[in-house]
Amino acid sequence: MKNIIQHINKAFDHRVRLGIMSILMVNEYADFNMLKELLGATDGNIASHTKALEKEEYIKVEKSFINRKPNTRYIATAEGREAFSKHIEALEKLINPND
Amino acid sequence: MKNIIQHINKAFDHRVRLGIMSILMVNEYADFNMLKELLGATDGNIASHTKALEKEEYIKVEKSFINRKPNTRYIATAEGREAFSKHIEALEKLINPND
DNA sequence: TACACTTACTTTGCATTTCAAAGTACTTTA
DNA sequence: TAAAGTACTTTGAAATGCAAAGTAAGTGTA
Repeated sequence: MKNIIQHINKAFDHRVRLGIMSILMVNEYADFNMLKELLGATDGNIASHTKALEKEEYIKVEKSFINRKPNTRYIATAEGREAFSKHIEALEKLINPND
Repeated sequence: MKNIIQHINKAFDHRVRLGIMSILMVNEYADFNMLKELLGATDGNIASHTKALEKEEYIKVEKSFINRKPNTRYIATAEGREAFSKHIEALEKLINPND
């Protein structure tokens, strides 16, 4: 048994990014303020973590105007969904090694 | 539903620390090289992450000599075990919000 | 009994990441 | 039309992460 954490994804090592991904797994999309409120994070925080996930192509961003206000929607990509599922599997294996 | 990640422990946000704790949950103790090998991390890496967990009093350190060689054992404290269990619970809730 | 080598960590300092405060651009309200 | 609000984005200091280098004690080799 070697390197038991090799399948744990570095991109999901932070609780805000973990939160963003799990929100986007159950919701088709989420906007900036939804993430902000659900995660209790600051604006800059949400911006930088979503940017990091976008860079990995785990989420994509759709900008539009709703009621004449700017609105930014985040959506998990297929790649992101798969990576997150694998991450969860790795976590489960780490926590319950005998399953 | 607000702040869904509030029970996720910042101290366990990193995969090496997650690994250290899960090793110490199933093993009574682990020494430096055991952690290093199981986690595939460098020396300095193990040192700094164990130090961080020690600072939180989630693990304790026992130094001795075995076969005339220095040996450092890491042991999860009661506090550490409880904190980690709560962290896992929070993770599970995050991933499967409907359970 | 010197000398190089190994083992088991620890220290160091650079690089990356995180954070919230401040900034921007636009809209609404008085 | 001025002030306030909304929805982000940018910024730069602070915290964190990393591996290379350092240390200290023991081991082999001649």
